[in-house]
Amino acid sequence: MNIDKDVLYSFGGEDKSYKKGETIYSEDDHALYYFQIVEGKVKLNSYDEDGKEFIHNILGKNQSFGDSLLFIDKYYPMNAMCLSPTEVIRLPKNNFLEMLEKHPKYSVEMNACLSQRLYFKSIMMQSISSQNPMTRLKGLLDYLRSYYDSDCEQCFHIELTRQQMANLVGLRVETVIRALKKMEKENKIKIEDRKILY
DNA sequence: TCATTAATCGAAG
DNA sequence: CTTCGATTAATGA
Repeated sequence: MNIDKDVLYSFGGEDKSYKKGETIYSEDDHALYYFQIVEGKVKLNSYDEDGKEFIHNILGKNQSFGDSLLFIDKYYPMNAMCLSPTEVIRLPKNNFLEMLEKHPKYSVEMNACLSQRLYFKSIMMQSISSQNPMTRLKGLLDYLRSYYDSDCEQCFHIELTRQQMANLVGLRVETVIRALKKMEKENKIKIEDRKILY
């Protein structure tokens, strides 16, 4: 979701900036705002009973988060933390809903945005249910490539650390490293200077 | 050069 | 597959 800044400001949007590693909101907090990233990266995560981190999604510039909970009265099911210094525009829930009423175009766009999230969840859920680590990673890679629509073969740069990839598919870093090496041998991906090309 | 963070590796469970 | 321990590479103060 990417709403025009002027529209956000006219409905009471305010600038907020966070440092790297800072938490924007935590699990169980009440969902009270719509957040749109102006600069930086944010991860949505949670921890299992053993303290192992699971990353639900990583968002960047011009993407929004926290919005899927504004339509229902629930608490956040995960945390939002900054992976880099981040600037966001924050809009209170009621102002956001009011904005949608006055700008039907964004209301429709919001549907597309939520669909995109659902699609991502479905893809990830299916690949994660696989026992094979390469299949899990392939699901993530396929989604990323389709989302950022790269046309050429093996030239799409995956801008995630191996640790982040591991936390997105529910595996350990070492397992990801070994699986990626195997995929490289099978020519499914390319690795240059530790950078992953798919 | 020292410190920090990510990536790797090998061995064992 | 995960866990542990140790090493190596890259980056920045």
